[in-house]
Amino acid sequence: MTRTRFAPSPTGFLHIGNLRTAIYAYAMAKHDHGQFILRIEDTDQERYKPEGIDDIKKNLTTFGLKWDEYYVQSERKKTGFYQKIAEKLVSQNHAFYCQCPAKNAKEEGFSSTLRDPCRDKKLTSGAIKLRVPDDEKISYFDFVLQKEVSWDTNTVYDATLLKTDGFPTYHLAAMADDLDMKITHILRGHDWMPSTPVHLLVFRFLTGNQPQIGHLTDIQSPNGGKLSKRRDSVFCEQFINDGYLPEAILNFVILLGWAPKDNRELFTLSEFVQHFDPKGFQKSNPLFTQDKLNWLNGHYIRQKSDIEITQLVKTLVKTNIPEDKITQLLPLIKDRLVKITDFVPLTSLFFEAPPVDLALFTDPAVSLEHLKSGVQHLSSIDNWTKQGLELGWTDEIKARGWKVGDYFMSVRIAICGSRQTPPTTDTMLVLGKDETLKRLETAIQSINNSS
RNA sequence: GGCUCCAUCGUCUAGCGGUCUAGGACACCAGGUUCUCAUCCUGGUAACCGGGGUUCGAGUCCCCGUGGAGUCACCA
Repeated sequence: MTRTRFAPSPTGFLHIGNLRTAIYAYAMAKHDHGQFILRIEDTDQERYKPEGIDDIKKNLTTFGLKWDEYYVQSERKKTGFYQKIAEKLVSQNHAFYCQCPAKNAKEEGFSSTLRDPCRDKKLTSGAIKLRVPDDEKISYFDFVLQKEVSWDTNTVYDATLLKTDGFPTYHLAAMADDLDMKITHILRGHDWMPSTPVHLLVFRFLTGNQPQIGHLTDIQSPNGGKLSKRRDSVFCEQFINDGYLPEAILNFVILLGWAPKDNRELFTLSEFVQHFDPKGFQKSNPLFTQDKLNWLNGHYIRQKSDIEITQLVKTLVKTNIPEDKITQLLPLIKDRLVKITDFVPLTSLFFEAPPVDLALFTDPAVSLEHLKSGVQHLSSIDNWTKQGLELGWTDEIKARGWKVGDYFMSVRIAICGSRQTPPTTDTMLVLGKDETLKRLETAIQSINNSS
């Protein structure tokens, strides 16, 4: 039975890279009808952020990633679980106490020594560190890379397993938990690759059993290098608030580092679960460019009903527009929505008459004639419906020798204040007769005043 | 600098020795539909990092360069 876990640290908000790891781990487990476990790795007291856990749970939920089991490492620590394991390793001579002051990598530079000076001092208290054996080759098969990766233990340092504050480090906590929780596949970020030999040794000394391990690629900034929380948009919630649909974000992120044999691109979560194959993992780092996200978002928006989109607009946009009005407007702008939040700029013309911009008219004199004729045609109409509006209109236009496109462009600019709008007759229908005529008259006035 | 990973169109990728004059998607460009824009449809531009091998034959295997990435904490 496949059991995977998503094991984030609550040190900030869930970002797109975390989400992707979670999705892959989820799909891997569910593809085999196994379990997906959420484990909070809060063993770093200094970087702990209390709001982090809620953020993780909330986001996993909005993306439909349900966990079957839930653990918190700080809770497990209280039972002495990690402490006992660390002490047992010392008693077996696989680990040792150390009382050196904690190092700081940044200050140490590149020249930190691999073998700890305390390893043969036979101390009986302090931090506990792993006793790495000399002259061994240690290796594992990476199920993402689909190849064996190996190290010479002489290049591996005596990593700390238990800190002086009694908390385990990741090296101990995650491996002990993975074993204890019977995790079958460890899927984690590529940045863990260098400490894998440490973990391999921990597994060996603990039980000799070892889950399969796979290291995911890193999502990189469009400009190259690490995704920056300052420069790039990276947080899941931020995308949701910007008007991206969870299904679009999900689909986009799935494709960032994974592809099926047939190169299919559109996936819902359950479809992804069904088609998941670890051989589809990419080996090189993808760049986080959002073009395809935008396309996917538009695609998924267009698949939704107007009622569904109305609800999304309501929850995402602070607006007092009544629901039925939103629903009424949607058919006019649905094809133009890239993000749900685009609803606001696309519909503003329906609520407030845009200022007349004379510069938009290519030939104001001709447009003036168009508009006058428009007023004449429209004011006589009692049946303010699409059929009523359009009845005989184009014939009138053509009869006066005008191009239909030019004519409607004049009208469009007059009532919408833009050259890019929904179809003009549809717009007039929503606006109503009075408002439409009012805007036309205003535009006529403006042109007259300017000449 | 040591260790480790990676390398196909601008981007995401298919390809796992011959079917590759390298396929798809996004983006871009052009055309069509349309009263504009958008949607939609059709077409187009565009890539195997370099050099050596192995082989009858290499994008596909090996080696060396080069380039990119990660990491070197009592952080995860």
